[in-house]
Amino acid sequence: MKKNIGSVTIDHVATAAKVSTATVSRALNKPESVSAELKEKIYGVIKKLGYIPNAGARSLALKRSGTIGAIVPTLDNAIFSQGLAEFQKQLNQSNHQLLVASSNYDPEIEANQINNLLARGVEGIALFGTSQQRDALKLLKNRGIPYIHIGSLSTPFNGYASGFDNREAIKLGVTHLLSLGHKHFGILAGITSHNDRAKDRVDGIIDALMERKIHIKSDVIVECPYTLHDARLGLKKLLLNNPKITAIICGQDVLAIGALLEAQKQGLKIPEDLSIIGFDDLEISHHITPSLTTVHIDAVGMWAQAANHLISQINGVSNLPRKIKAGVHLVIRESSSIAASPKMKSRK
Amino acid sequence: MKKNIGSVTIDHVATAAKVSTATVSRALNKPESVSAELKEKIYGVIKKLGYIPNAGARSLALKRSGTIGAIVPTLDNAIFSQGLAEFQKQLNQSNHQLLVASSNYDPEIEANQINNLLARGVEGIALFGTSQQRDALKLLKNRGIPYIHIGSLSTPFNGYASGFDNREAIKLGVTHLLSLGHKHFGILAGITSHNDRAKDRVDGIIDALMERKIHIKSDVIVECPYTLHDARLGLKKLLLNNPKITAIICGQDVLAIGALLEAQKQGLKIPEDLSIIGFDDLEISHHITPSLTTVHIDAVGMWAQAANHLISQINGVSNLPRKIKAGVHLVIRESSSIAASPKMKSRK
DNA sequence: ACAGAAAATGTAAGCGCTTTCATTCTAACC
DNA sequence: GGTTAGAATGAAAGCGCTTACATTTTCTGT
Repeated sequence: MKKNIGSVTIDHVATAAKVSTATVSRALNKPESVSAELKEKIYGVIKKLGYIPNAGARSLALKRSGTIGAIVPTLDNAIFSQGLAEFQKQLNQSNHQLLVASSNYDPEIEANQINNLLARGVEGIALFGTSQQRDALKLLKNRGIPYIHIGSLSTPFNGYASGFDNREAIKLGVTHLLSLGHKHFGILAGITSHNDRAKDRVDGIIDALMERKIHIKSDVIVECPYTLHDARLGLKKLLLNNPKITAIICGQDVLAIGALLEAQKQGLKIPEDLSIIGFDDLEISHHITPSLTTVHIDAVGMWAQAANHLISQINGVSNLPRKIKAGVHLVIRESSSIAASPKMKSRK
Repeated sequence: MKKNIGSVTIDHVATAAKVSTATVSRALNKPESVSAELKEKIYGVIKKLGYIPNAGARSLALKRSGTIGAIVPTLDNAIFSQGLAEFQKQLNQSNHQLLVASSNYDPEIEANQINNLLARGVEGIALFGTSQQRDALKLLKNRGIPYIHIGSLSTPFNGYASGFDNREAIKLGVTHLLSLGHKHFGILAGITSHNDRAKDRVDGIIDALMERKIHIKSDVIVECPYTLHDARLGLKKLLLNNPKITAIICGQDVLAIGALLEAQKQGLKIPEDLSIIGFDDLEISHHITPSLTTVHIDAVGMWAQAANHLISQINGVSNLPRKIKAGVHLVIRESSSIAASPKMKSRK
């Protein structure tokens, strides 16, 4: 019963059904051009033999693979995994397959992954952010492979993008904090090197603060990886060096949650002693106590739009929009409130 | 400058370097068999032309793809995304590429994805759990494609597995609760249909309880999807119908966190009023307040072992172990304590 | 300097599929 | 009934790659 690996080919099917391979191929890809009886016989044989067409051979002959690639920094963050799920859903609706790759925030790896996807014959690529290597992007351009940036709008080479302006988006949160009377801020940012979103958010924060003439010293900005553990370390450092801080602005919800948990651990009351705001609006941000004030991003819409745009590109639709703006709005919840007056604060 | 899609082939390289395609191929795959000067020239041309070998054609000729597939229920749960990251890391070390697919807990979709991966020529497949369709598994067997189950040990067809006994594992938690004097339990389980792990855990709980002569009514078991939202709903229902409950056993940490958050929202003190235990030990379980007592699974090791086992299978290593047990142990943290005596409890 | 072995390179077939073109069959028309 | 348009099928080339085998070049030892 054991067959040689991958043994059942279209030839076997053709032979068993006593037809030519052309007819088998047609029965599969253009059923209306094959007589009913033959089709039935062929389908029967296929089922019996367990024939699965070889995708590689197919795309070789077709010069199309029906496959689209996506490269995200990591799978290990709900914001990406959820986005990918939506992306895949959209692609499936137009009969495309998704190939996922992750870059671990490393442009070098990302460039490799682009090559990889290209080698696999993807017809289009979704790239998270805009920090990829220029060469890699140029490669795509030269090959005429459609691609789209996701999550940012400031694209190199005037590329397409489905995203939002991270600088403006985070200002929503900062403005909110300012209007609550906060003057002393701590910033918990993601690692900004090779990460345009993280960088833009920090810039946006500084910008918004500048507009109100609030200058910040570099030691109120701490960068850390997107983990709870690092976020807690970050907050500790922030608070230790800058006791006057009344509000923490975080570059991502994971950081905000970590900060919140650590602050509570230290006996601080949120938001009475310390206001904390996040970015992205993960599921848990809504549920945690106190619930997190954060900037909500319509990630689902963003990925869905990206998928459709990519497919349109592949189909050669012209006059496609350069930038697609995703919905962004501030969600005010419980983790932010009026700035505590210094005397009221009871910090160890 | 724009070239036809995917235009640069080995022929172009060969022509430009004035050698045969065979030499180009060798320069790439068996460099020691090509003279230094030719190699240099060829690499130069490759770089200049931006040649990327077509993976489909390659695996067609080679009858090997260097690719391994993995199917997980969903990307949207840290336990899977982290596992995959580790899996990929291991595969890369032996020069294999990972193809990820998700089934959304649907055996039908899973079977499709298996076909899909097969069509792409994967040389091995990692399957999460053991609830896949028998036919799909039989297909793999017949084709001689190596595969391994992950996360469970009770495999159909005597297949290979890297995992642990979910029934036994969760008993660790139940026993702990029993030893604390708890008598009235609520169970927050995952959806058990098509999910052997969820089912096994429920069975394990019931088992452990039976051993102590504690019989449970069906309405202390609530099944819900692995989201915080559903977990909270679930806990509400549990508490409403069964006011005497002093401990909640959850099938996964996400459920436990949701339950914890909801209980706190209702004014319950954890663990004084209610003990809660989880399963899997996610990062946040350690950080949340109170930190979560849970069953820790060595997911990293489990996936790493699976990767290596799969590669060994592919390499034809014989006498491979049938089951690889992953490390499992109870982590007692703050969310569990002595059962409150009824009178002390102050529930609305 | 030369035979023979070893190393380097080329030729061409074949991997599994699709599709153009040619061929055969069917049915419709006058 | 004889043509012929149209439908159904088949033969074979070609997609980009690897590799067995054939051929050429280079090196050894004497």
